[in-house]
Amino acid sequence: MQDYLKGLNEPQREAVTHINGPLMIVAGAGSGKTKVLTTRIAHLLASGVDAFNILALTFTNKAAAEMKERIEKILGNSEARNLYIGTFHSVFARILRGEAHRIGYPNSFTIYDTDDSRSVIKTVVNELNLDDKHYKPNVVGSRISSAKNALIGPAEYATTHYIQQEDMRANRPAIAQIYAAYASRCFKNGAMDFDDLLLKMYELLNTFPEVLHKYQHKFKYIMIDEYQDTNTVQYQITKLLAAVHENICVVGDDAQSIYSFRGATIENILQFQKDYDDVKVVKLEQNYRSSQNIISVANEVIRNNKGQIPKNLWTENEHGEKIKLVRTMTDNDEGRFVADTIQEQKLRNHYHNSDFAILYRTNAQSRAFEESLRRMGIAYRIYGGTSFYQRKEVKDVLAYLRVIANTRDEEALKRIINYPVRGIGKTTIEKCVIIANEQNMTMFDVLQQAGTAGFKGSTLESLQNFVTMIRYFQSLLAEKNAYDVAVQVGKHTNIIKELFNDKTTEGLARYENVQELLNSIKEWTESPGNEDGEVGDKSLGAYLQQITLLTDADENKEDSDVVKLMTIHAAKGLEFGCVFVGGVEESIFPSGMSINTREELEEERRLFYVAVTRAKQRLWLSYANSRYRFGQLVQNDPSRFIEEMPDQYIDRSYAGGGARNHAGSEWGSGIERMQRGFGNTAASAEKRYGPPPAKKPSVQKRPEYMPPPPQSKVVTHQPSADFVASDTSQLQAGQRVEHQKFGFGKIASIEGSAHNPVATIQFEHNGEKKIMLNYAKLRIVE
DNA sequence: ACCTCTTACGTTTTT
DNA sequence: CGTAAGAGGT
Repeated sequence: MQDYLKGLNEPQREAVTHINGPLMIVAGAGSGKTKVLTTRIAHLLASGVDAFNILALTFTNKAAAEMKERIEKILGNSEARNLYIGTFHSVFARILRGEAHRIGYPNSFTIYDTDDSRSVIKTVVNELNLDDKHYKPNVVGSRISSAKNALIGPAEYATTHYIQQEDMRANRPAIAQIYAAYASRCFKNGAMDFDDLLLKMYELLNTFPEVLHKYQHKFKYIMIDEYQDTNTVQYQITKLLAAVHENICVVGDDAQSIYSFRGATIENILQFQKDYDDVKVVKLEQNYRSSQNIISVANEVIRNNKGQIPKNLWTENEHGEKIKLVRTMTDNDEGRFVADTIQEQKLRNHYHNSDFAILYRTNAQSRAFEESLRRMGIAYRIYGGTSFYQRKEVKDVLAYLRVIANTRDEEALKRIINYPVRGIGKTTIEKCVIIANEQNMTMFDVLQQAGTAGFKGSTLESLQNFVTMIRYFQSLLAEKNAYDVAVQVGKHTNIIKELFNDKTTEGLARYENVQELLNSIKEWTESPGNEDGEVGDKSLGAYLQQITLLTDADENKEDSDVVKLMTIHAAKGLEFGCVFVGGVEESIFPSGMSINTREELEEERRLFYVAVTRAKQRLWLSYANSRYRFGQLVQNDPSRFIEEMPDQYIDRSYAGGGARNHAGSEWGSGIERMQRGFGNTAASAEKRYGPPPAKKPSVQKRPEYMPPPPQSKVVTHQPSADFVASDTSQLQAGQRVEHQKFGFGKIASIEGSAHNPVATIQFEHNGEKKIMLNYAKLRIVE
């Protein structure tokens, strides 16, 4: 038997060794799904399948990168490089780069991110003389997006009865019109939004039999990860691709389907067996990740959902600790509790920062955690905030590159035509847009013929100079790589000099961000393969396309030891030793937006299931009595999901049991006393640590905080095995105590008020420290 | 044309 | 509460 088959359990081996014909792997949380996927690919290769004939689709670049890495490890050679592994979006973008001309797009088409897309919608709404207060870009955009994901084009949208009824009911009858205008504008701009990458791929396969044939025979073996999260377009595409060989292997867990808002339909996995004859089904039910208590709770909660694929997740792991339920007074207390507990766990159980994750339902919840961690001096990183590439100054430079690669990109063109200021004012730009629309030309075409278009004098000169400049940049493309062109842009346009001369803090940060962008382009240019493992394509177009599909969660910068903060969505597929789930409250989790139908609620429950099953050893669920929302203090009940967890697995000692408010308030006030004592307010924290990263972005690509090195080196102390915090209310000078971190010491004096006593302690190895007795955990030795 | 102040609005979740 | 877009002033 081949080496790689060792260490697989029976169902895993069954899945790995099934080569031909449709296969569905129902993989429970933590059941070794990635292991099976990667081993299966290795097995395919060992069985003589050519790497070039294998396609593996994932939802995140991170998952793709991990798979590739693990396959390389198993194979021990560079054959993995020839595999087509990537996200739906990046793989299709790559294919479309070669085929786009067939459907009227330039091969260096632009990819619009959500911001670009919203901006186009806004333009279109205004051009149609509709009220943009009523037709809000976000609302319209998500309608259009759902339509695209369901393979409904503008024409069908306008004629489909129930859709029109919905729009009429919402008093937005013109969405169909906007959709049509938006689609044709994107086309005119030579741009595809995220949904188009799927939609156009489908159109391509559906319209051109020779293209379909080509990829059907190229991808003889197809694997799809997270199949429960596929939407209609993705489903149809993979069905088309797999139609000839039917060597399609889908992996998923219906209990972890959490992307219906993006058009994912759980039906795809539930119905898979009906799509093909002779579907082999393998269930992976043994969990290798979590403790028994965690698995039991997860199973019990998810049981409240109807209509699942029956399965029984089990584990041989130990029972582990009970799940700790935590109630605090406010959201800030919640943050403090978490930061404090992390500190404590690090000391008590020898965890590292990287063993902890703080998960939440909405991004906005990160703030309270962030502040507390910062105060405690705990290094952390937030995943999924505003990405580096969305910063204005970065987008400006990228806009130049976009225009150079694709002059049809009107969004980018409007962004840079008068940046830096070159005397092309608002009126001129509007005139250009109008002419372009009337003559059905691109805006850049208008600029090229500015003279015939009726522009005169200095305006004409400015326009002509602009065109000449862009042309110059384009001419560089022939011999220079993306980095050299970008540098030329920075120099020639004076952008770099301008930012450099801005000596304000923000100006400095902007300058550094642009430098950072240039560095990243350079890095990309010099790296051997891009994210698809594709060798060679180092063109500007390729760079721009992959940049747009990059999320900040993708950079695998695992080197630094930090606590990770992210939404539960972002945490899917990951695992952590210790997990805190914050805001387990009604109207947050489940979200107030998702409690109107059974389907919505069940998805929230699946999300809860995902959150719980991220934890390997320890899990805390916290909820606050009241928290700030829209600047107002609101009160939420504990989440209904808490009631669904059987008592036997739960430790409620932090939730206050009967006297809940009492316990909560004591916690809160104790912490507050501590802060007053240290003068440790947000303001003083800023003095010590600098302003929070959210406010002052520097060169960092995403929020990341490393605490300053300690002023005096602390001699680390291993707490005694029997360490128990003593009652310190009667503590007197001269007594000997043990501190968790500073070790043994002698009380020199006790000061402070009665409710806020401060002890000055002479430690044996760490010198003199002032310790807040209300807070610190001290063991009285004698 | 640019900067500052005010107001309005928003919180699901992401490629 | 915090940000983003509009208004109004210089």
